[in-house]
Order: sequence, then C-alpha cells, then structure tokens
Amino acid sequence: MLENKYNIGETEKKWEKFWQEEGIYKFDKNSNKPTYSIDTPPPTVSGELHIGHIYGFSQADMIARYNRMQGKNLFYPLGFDNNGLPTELLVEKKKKIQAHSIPREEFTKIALELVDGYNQNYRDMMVRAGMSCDLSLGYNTIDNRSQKTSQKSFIDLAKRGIAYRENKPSPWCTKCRTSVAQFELEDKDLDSIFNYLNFKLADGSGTIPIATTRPEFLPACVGIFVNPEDNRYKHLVGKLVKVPLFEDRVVKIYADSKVGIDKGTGIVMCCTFGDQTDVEWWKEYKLELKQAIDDGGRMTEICGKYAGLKSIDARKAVIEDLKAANYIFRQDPICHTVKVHERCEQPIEFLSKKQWFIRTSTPQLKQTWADLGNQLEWHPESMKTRYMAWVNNLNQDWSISRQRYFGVPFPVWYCKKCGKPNFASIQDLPVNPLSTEFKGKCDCGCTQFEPESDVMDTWATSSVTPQINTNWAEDEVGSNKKMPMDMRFAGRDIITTWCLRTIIKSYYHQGCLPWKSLIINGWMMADKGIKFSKHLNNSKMGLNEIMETYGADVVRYFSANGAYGRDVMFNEEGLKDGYKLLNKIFNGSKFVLNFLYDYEPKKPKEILPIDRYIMHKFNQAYEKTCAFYNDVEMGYAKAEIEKFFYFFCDNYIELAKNRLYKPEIYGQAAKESAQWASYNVLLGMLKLLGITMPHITEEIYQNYFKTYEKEKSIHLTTLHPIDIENENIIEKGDEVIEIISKIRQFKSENKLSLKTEIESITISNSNLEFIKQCEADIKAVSAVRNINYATCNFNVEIGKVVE
RNA sequence: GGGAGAUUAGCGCAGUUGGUAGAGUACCUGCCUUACAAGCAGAGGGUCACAGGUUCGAGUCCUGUAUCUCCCACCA
Repeated sequence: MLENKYNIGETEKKWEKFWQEEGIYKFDKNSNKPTYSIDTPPPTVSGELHIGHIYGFSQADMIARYNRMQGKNLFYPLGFDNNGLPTELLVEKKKKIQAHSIPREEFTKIALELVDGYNQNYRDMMVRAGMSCDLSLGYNTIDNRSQKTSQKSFIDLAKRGIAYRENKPSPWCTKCRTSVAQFELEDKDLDSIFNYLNFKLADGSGTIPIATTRPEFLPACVGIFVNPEDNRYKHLVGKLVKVPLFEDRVVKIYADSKVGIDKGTGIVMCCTFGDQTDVEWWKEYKLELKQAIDDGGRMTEICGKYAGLKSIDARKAVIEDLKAANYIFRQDPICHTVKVHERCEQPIEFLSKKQWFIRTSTPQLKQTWADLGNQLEWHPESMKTRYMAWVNNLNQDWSISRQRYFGVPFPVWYCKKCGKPNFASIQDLPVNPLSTEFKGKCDCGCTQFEPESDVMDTWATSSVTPQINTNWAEDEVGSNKKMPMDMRFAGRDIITTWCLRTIIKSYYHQGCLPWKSLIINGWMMADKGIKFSKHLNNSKMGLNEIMETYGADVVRYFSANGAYGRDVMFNEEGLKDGYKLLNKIFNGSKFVLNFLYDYEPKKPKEILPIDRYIMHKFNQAYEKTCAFYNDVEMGYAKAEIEKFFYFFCDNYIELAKNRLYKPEIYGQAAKESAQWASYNVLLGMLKLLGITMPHITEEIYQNYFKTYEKEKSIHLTTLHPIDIENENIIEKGDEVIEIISKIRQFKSENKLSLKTEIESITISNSNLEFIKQCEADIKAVSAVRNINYATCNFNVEIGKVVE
C-alpha cells in the first residue's frame, strides 16, 4: 500500500540507493541490445553546485532514459575534468603546497586524492537529481587512462605533422605564469591614463605625437605606424624616430591601414608585444623581437634602469622620467577595456614562447570542419549556425602548450644537439619526461636530451573524451567500431570550443565524427537577463534547499520546461507546477491501485466502450509523446503526457469510479473491464512520466506493478502502446466527455454542487449507438436520473434539477 | 563593431507552411464529488517590444530601433 501522503525526500533517497545498489543503470558489456552511447561532458569540479548545473544534465538524462526504455543498452558515463589550472590552484590552496616543490607524479597523486572528495560531492548531487549515469564508467582527465589517451593523441598528431612546435607570441598571464587560450580571456574595464608623448625624428626635423597607455613598453618599441591615407603624416613614412628615454635606439615609420586616423593622435607605436595588432605588425613587417616583460610580469634587462620592476611600477617610473625630460605634453585619464585572464582577472601580456600547435585553420581544414558540422545531427538545428560562423572565422591554429607544472605532460624530449623532438613509445604511456629518461638515440646520433617541461592545455585532453570512453589508447580496432558515439550534450557557450575541438580530434584520429548527434541546451537564468554565476552567488534558493523542499522530480520537471535549447528563468512558481503534478500522480495512482491490489491483470472477454476509449486515447498520447522525444523535445513530451494524466484523472477515473466501487450494482465484469484499462493506462503513463520524474514513478511501480511486470525497476521496462484491437472510437468517446462537460458547466454556472441530481437530459446526435452503450457511466458520473435521445445534430439539453 | 537568439495574458512560457491569439499559473465565481482543497468545475484577462514595409490578410515574411542573452572582433 502507498503511504497516505507522499514523502518526497525519504522516497527519493530510498530509490536512489536502490538504483545504485542494484546496478539498474549499469552498462551491460555482454548485452545483445543495441548500444546507445553518450559522451557525457566531464564537468570541472570547483565551487558550489547550483540549480543551473542540474538543468542541462537533467535534460540530457531524459534523452538517456527515453532511449533506455526503447530497449537500448546505455553507455552513459560521468567523468570529471581535473587536469587543468583550477585543480592545480585548488590543490595548492587546500594542501598548502607549491606545485613546483614536489615531483609532478606526487602532485598528481595528491590532486587525485583531493579531487576525489569533490567528485564524490558532485556524483552524490547527480545521483540525488536522478541522473541515470553508470558511475562505474567514470574517469578523471588526470588519471592514467586519460593521460595515455591524450599523450597518444599528441604523438599521433606530431608524427603526422599535424601538431608542430613554433615560436609564437601568444596571450600570457604573468600571475599564473602560463600562456592562455583566446577563449580563456574576458573583458574588464580598467582606469588608465592616456599619455601623449613627443617622439623626436632622428634627422632632427621635429617631433611627432604618439599616445599610449603603456609607456613602460618603450624599450620594446620596434616600429611606428601611421595610416597611409592620413594626409597629416603621409610624408613621415620611411623616416626614423628616436625612442624616448632610449634615444640610442631608432625605429622606422611604417604605413598600415589598421591604424585608426581618429584614434589617439593617429600615430601608433608597435611594441613586442602590447596587443594583438602588435603581433600582426611584427609578423607582417618582420620587425625585431624585443621582450620587455618576463614570465612573471617584471621588466627585462633590455629595459635598463627599469629592469626587475613590476610592469605597473615601471610604468610609474617611466612616466616620471618622461615628465622630467619633457616628453609628455598631455595626460588624459580614461577607462578602457582590457583583456584579462578569466581565472585570475590579471590583464594579459603577449609573450613569445616555443609552443605546440595543432593545425586547424587552413582553408581545406576549415572546409572539413564545415563538412563534419553538416554531417552532425544538431538539436536544435539552429545551433549549427554558430558553429559554422566560428569555423568560417577560424584564423589561428590551436595552441596546446601550457607552461604549468600540473597537467598531462608532453611525452617528448628534444635532442640537445639538433633540437629534434623524440617521442615516447606508445606502450610506455603515460610518461612524464621530467622524471623519465628518453631511451634511445636521436637521428643525429646524439644521446643527450632535454625533456619538455610544459603540459598540455586541458582542452587537449577534454577533446578526446570519445577516445577515452571507447578505449582508443588500448584498442583502436574496438574503438573504431564504437565510433561515432551516439550523443553529446553541451551548453551553447561551448559549441565553438569544446565541441569543435572534439570534432577535430576524432576526425584526425579516427576519420569520423565523435558523435552522431549533438544536443545543445540553453541556460537557466537567475532572473531576467542574469545568468547564474559562481562569482555573483545569486542563487535565490540553494540547491539543497530546493531538493529538500521540492525534490529531484520537481527540479527535473522544471528543467524540462520550454522549447529545447532555449534559456529558462528560474522561478519558484515553476517548481510549484511540478509539485502539483507530483501530488496528482501520487493521489491518482493511490486511488487506482486501491482497486488493483487484489487484481491479477488478465485481458477480459469483453471490454466496455469507455475503457476501450481510454486505452485508445492513451495510445494516441503515447504516440505524440514519443514523437516529441524522438525530436529531442523533452518539454513538449512532458507536457503531452502530463495533459493526458490530468485528463485520465478528471474524466476517466470519474467515469469508471462507480463501476470500480460497486460491482454489486454494475456487475463484476464491468469492474474487471475498468481494472484492465486502469492497469494498462496507469502503467503506460507512469513509464512515460518516469522519464521526467523517475522517483515517484518507481515508488508506484514497486508498490504494485513489479509483481506482474517482472523488471526489477520501472526504468528497465520498455515503452510500447497498449495492445488493443484497432477501432475508430476516439471521436465517439470525446463526445461522451463533452456531454459530461456540458452537465458540469450547467452545474457550475448555476452554482450547484457537482453531486446535484438532475431529473433528465436529452442527448441529440446523428449516431447514438456508442453514447447509449455508455449510458450507465454517464448517469453515474453526472448524477442524471434519465437520459432521453433524439436523432439530430449533436446537442445536450439539461432538464430540471431534483429538489 | 560583426554574428546568432529572444521580446506574446499579472507571472513564467507555447504558437508548425501567413488565415478569428493558446495551455499552465495567479486572480475572480462556485463546488468538501466515498484519491487528491496541494483538489474539482467555470469565468474574465493580450495594440503579440517599438516604428515602417510586403500582402486581400502579419505574432508569423522584410527593413530599421530599443532591451536582454551568447559568441566573435576591436580597444595605440
């Protein structure tokens, strides 16, 4: 028997425990069923979880559950991404150790131990939210399997010339002492001062005005630029200019259309490197490379007396000296946007370092990425546009070197004599070249090697999750058979980064897409226009509080709202809607089960018309719901079956109630007919509702249906329509519902109780056969004593009320 | 600055190819109906962001504007 009142927390936790202990969601290696494989994106575990995290995952889980109930064997892992900077910083902070102070292996070991606790919290919350992942399939991107996969990927690409090493200026964070990728940068508004300087022409013919916010870069000034269309300065092109404070140095004036005539003074100094434009000019005009700032943000020896100062202090000193020497003729305070490293908010510098790159940006490759994008099944389709636009604008190869200590090392040693990179053997992976000698000889005969000390960017590893999942490092043939995986889900912000990179790697290694379909979810917004954010800490309700009050089923219900891929706004009202359905499912089921506990399902010889009708009506809702799930529209699917559930309760239960209660009046056969319909329809509804609300549906299944359905969990049953003979009955049944509705309307308008008895009604219709068959049910539900019939257009006339 | 999406009832959202604006919730009116008042029945409520245009007809197509979200670029 079900409890009188549904206890959300207790019941949900009970079944979560059951699912884990019984291995309900375990992937079965030996199964004959077709596999449905999901490349779950491994989350970076840091900070508090908020309801926004649950949003995307629970939507994907609904697709997983739908496929499982289609009879598929689910490969649905939950890994964690923890080989990057956030983990390194977390370990340093929590364990109070400097990464560099201990061997990399040891640091990694400590990291894995520490991260395990965080992973467990995350896993617990995923389980608590009703995710049906197989936790035994998890991985850490810093574990041996992931490292091996990532290193093998690198060696494969490097040996084929797809990965190459080159000296390239790239964004650098002097605080984290690492190069950073373009997409790790964000904008920040900072106050600064625009300094107007007079540069002396080398021939003594005068001065030219240049405005700069970074005067400390003067020692790295390698050229002056004006716009070729600028009539004021055209004549200066080709002349030489003395660098202020460093007057033994002269630089040439160039003309380039990238100079904005209206900006500043219209004359720009190019320093290596102040910004991206400097990088481009340096490359294009083959300028000298003068590095003014070192890895840690201090001035280098080329800066003379400023060497060793932090750049910010050097700036003050330089400005003082410029003022003293009368170079500055104007200073304007400005607020401008600078690129900062998203993790530490430190303004970035451009430094030139030897880095490994992966080729991604030639026109042919771009065409390949576009072709692959077209082969991929996008949900929703409109998201493809973003991908295509990005691919089209791709103009840089992918930098994968990071000058950090913690991470997946490059398995490479450079020959001390000729510099050639020598790679580790695949069977030795994973290796750390800092602690392992290269065994062998370079082609040049040399046996002395310099190990690579850099590690790979975390994306280099998180882009091979399909290869980690399919065990490509150990079994290429087996992996190839499993590729592409069936599905990947992701937030729409990472289509162009994570998704594209994963596509690139799968193409290079296995010549195919990583997945057949990509499902993009929107964001859950905290309030109008405001995203949930770790920085803002703006969750109105904490996740634990929400789970306590409403439970996972309700959170999942809320997550299913709206059209797929769209943002939704968090509001407690939305949770209350889910709570209503939860309550309704419990009460409706409790009522029906009362009449089923002593019933063994057996198809009766004769099924009454209303009972046949509700089963056909269910099949109709079933088809619609499944069609929505096939189109990855969880919101519409949920709404469809929810609508039908309410219909079932408000109409069918009311109609069948009397027959179920009073077999002595309506007959035992009439009761059994209603039992048969109730059994099938309720079970069918629970299965479909269970995709969104797995806990409550399990509770009800276990309470009764399990005895007759064999499967040990409702989530292992398969979806199918009710087996019933084909019959054109839905329209006729709908007419009966309309008759009842008209009588209810009459009573409501006349402010009567629904129990109020009515003397007689007259039903008119062109064909009265079906309605006549339902007479007993209509009378019972509407409290009508007599029904008269007339043959003409459909109409219901309501007679006198019994006083 | 460029690209993509959004803007519809008090609220959070649906609206397929152009043809009288939809459910839920809230509010309101009633009803304790042998499961559920966290329920049931019923009613009201919208210049479809704004301004133009195409069309016999526009929430839907086109152009522009505003606001929000995401992505990219620029920032001397």
